[in-house]
Amino acid sequence: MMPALHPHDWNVTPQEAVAIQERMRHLVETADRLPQIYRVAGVDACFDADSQIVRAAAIVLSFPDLKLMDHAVAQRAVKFPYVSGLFAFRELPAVLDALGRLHKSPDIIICDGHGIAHPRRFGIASHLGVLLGQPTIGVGKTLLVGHHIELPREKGSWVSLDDGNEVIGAVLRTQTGVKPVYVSIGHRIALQTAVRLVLACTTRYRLPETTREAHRLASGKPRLYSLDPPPSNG
DNA sequence: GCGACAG
DNA sequence: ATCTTGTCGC
Repeated sequence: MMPALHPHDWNVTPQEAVAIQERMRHLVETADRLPQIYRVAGVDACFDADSQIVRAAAIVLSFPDLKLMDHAVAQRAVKFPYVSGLFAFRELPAVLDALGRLHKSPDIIICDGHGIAHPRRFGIASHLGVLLGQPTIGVGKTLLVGHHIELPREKGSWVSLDDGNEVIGAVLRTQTGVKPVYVSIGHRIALQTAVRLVLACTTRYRLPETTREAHRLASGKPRLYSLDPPPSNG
C-alpha cells in the first residue's frame, strides 16, 4: 500500500516499546485531515497460541455503500509477549503486511483496538496512522483507560470518554440496548468525525462492518450469505 | 495494599 | 485471542 513514514525497530523489548510509544505519541494529529471518503479499510488480527502465529486481515469497503472491494491476509510468527498497552508490537507487523497486499488503497483505516484512549495516548490505531501518515480510527470492544457518565440506551448516543481532564475518546452505542464500543482518534481525524464514520459503517450489529469483515477473514470463517445484512433467523 | 489491565 | 449452550427478544 504505502511505505512506513516513521519506521522503527520491531525487534524490541517491552521497555523499549514503551520508549518508542513515548517518542512517537507527539506525532499524532487530532484534527480532521482527510480526503473525501470513498473507501474504508478494516483491520483485525487473530492469534494462535499453539503456533505462536498472528494472522492479520485487511479489507476495503466502498463508502458509504459498504461493498467489499478488496481483501488481504498475512501471517507472522510473533515473539513479543502479550502486554496490555503494547498490542501494536504483536499485531502491527502482520497488519502492515496485510495492508501492503491490498490493491485498492483506502482513504481511512478502522482498527480493532484503541487510538489515543491509551495510557500513553498511543494505542494501535494511532501507531498505525502515524507510521503510514494516514487517517485512522480506533474502535475498542472493552475499556483500557478512562471513565464516563451513564450512556443513553438508544443507538447513536454517545458520551465522552475522559481520563483526568482529557477527553480521550467516545463511548458509542452502535445498537439500542447493546453494550457500547469505545471510539478514539487514531490519527488525522477529529473525534466527532470518527464517531460519525463509525456509525456510518455500522449496519445491524454492534461492530462496524469493517471490523466484522476483517475479523471474519482473519479467523478464517466463511461468509454465510453476502455483505448485505443477513436475515434475523438462521 | 487493592483493583484494573485493548487483543 | 480463545474456552462455550441455550436462551431471550425483535
